[in-house]
Amino acid sequence: MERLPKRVDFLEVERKWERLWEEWGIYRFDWEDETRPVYVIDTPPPYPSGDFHMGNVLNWTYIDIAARYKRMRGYNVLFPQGWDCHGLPTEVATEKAHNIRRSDVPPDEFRRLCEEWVSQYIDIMKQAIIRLGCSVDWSTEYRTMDPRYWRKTQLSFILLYRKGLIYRGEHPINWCPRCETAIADAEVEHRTKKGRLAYIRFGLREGHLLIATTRPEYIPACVAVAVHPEDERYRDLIGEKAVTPLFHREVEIVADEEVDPSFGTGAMMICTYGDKADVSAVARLNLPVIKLVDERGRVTEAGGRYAGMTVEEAREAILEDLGEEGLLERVEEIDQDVGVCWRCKTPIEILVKEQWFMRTKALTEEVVKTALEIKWFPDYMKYRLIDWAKSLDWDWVISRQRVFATPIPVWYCADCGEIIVADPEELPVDPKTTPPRVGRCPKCGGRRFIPERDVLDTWFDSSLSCAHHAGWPDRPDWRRFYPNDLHPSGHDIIRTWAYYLMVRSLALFGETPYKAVLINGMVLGSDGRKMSKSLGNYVPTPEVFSRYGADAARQWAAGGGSTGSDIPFRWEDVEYGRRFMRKLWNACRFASIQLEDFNPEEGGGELMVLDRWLLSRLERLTEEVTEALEGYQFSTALNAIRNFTWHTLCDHYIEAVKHRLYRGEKGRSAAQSTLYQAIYRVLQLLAPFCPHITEEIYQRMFSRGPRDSIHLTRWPEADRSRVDEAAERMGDVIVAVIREVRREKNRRGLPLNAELGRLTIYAGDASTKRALEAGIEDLAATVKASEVEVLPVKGEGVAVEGYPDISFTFTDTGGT
RNA sequence: GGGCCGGUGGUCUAGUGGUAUGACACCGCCUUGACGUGGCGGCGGUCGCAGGUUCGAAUCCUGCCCGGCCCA
Repeated sequence: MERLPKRVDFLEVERKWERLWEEWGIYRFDWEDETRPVYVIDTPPPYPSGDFHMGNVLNWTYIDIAARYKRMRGYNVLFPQGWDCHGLPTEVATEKAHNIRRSDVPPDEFRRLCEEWVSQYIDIMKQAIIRLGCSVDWSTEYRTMDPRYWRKTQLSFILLYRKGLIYRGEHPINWCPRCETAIADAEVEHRTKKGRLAYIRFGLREGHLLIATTRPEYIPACVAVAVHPEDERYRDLIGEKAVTPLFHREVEIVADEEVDPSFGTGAMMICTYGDKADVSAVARLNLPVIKLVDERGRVTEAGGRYAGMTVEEAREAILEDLGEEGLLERVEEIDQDVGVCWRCKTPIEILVKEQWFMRTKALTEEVVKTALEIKWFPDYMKYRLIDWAKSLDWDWVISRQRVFATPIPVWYCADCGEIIVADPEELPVDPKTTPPRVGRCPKCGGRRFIPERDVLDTWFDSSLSCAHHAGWPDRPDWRRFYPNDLHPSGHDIIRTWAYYLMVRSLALFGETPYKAVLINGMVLGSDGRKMSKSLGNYVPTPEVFSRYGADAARQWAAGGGSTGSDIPFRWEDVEYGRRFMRKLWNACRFASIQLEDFNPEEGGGELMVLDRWLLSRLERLTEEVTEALEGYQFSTALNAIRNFTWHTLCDHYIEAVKHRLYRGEKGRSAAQSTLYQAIYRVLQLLAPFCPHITEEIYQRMFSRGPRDSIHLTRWPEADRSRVDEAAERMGDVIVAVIREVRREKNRRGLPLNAELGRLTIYAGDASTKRALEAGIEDLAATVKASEVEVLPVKGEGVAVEGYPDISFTFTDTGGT
């Protein structure tokens, strides 16, 4: 037992332990151990932007608390860490940094520049994770841009292709004209924008039909006019022809249940493709397709004299021409919902393109069933996944027209067009630089091949995380670590990461990728809105670390709100975390001084009532914290520990036994023993939340030898047999009376250590009198009464809070 | 339009049947032999609104209002 110094630099302590933990290697996963149960965490591989924001702090604090808790519970914990490197933002940044377009240099040269750019940020992010005190096993570190990782991405592509779950096809897809790539439903955001609803005359055999549309530029791609079958206004026109204005093409007037008669004029044009409703109408009614918009968002030859214009230019030109011909009746302003690219916010178009798809729609039922079987914290978050899976209209488009991503391992025969998918043995492979090993087309014998230039959606990389963590496909025993035990994630990416992991795993392995999902909310700024740089409510993580340190920041994350809910960032919460640490430090310092001559081997002799009271409360606390952590209720657990430490232990217990400790009287060793157990227990329970400060105190007071760590101690089993209800009842009364007497001193303006003369307590009944007398020495000494009398009757004086039948009077000696 | 979440003292937050948890802010007292960038204590809430179930509701049910997120 070493005496704790009065002054402590928390930040210095934190950095010291981060260094030593890594040096000692205490968080290494033991791949060979078959005795302990494993606990595998599906750590998110963050995109290495170089900015480990407070949302990451929240996410990783949850993960690390879970990891440390499970480790103390005796699990062999795998806490891996990787980096999700591929992606469009890196391409854009690299283009900017070198002032080039990606087409200016060969693809593999451009790829090299991207890798260089990403690498510089990985280390910054890694240092932040270490600085937060995360117990990562860094020997597991991986990068999705490394061939040994994307080899696995390609392998899964091949296996799914062979199972018939990946196919190449021509379907309508979401397309970003600025990024010039296909994007999945999950990557489309919706914005409400001011739009214009144009009322346009379509010709009929006699007269005209008025049609309302927000996209008049699609008139050249109009393939039908639809009305509701029950609509009296148009019933007679069904089956007739209408003539498109400006283009003078005849299209059929069809009946369609999906038309809303109350919108516009109740007659709408079906175009290929103005929106998703058009897609389903064309499929339902078996209509032809006119490709009006190209990859760059410009009008094609099908647009006649509007060809070459952007969509917006064509809209203006067509509206103008309609006006000149007297075919534009009126234009109304309306709010409309526009799908935009999640990355650049450009309005998306729906194009028909040959793309690679994964057959995800067929798996929807399995996804729903599995989502209901696994555990979710909080439970209701499962519906984010289920509702999303059910709402998907299209299969997952997995090909992208980019460079910095995993290549699709496919060639096409130049002669017959046969698709040649790579063999697992030739992976990793970039078809753009390497020909297929088969040499000849298996169908026509041709020797010339055209490489697939498209690459895979980056979610196709990261939705393999669970399998990668388990060691698939290289470790023969990878199933021992699969499914992973915990999938921690923000609720904003349930529909992407959690969903894609699930469909991939069900398709590849026939089972769930993870057994439980732990959801964290978003971090809100001081204005109550989601924290973001663009909103100006952003607090950079390094500032929080350098002002208050990691343990205080972790307390904010763990205690800021219930699991899954959004957590507002408040400096006050972080500050409170540090104040608690100082309180804990001082209490432990006090204990370390009082325990210098204490030998835990010898025990503490006979316990007094307040000792038994505290130890009983300690068991209840252990039970409460354990139960909360089993359910990942971090704020419940942390607040229970903090309240116990501050109030039960410091304000009440330590205050009440100081006299025993100071005077070396009867009961000193009992108080020492109790204090020793309580401090040790509190440190253990707090260790997952505040790993640094608990380690520092543990090392000075309890360490059993070199390379010992509080994080390697065994989590205390709550022992119900040590709960002593009689002692709790007696202790509660004693503590309540002490507290009320001290309050009364305060009210009378007396110092807390003012000497009292005679204290008369009216206990109200005989059993309360006996309870108070059981702790009379602690009581009298703590309130500094020279004489105490306890009467078994009700009486006059100051009432004790919580005990309406107890009251007391005392005389002030006037001295201190 | 749909789904989900939330609406608790000035602010944030805990709490799924028994008159409400804690933090911060505010006010007061205290330099007490662990703690003054601290300690102790206090003020402060008809738990969004209206019905209903119940001996009893912040907590369950119904409707409504407001906010947020996601989707169409």
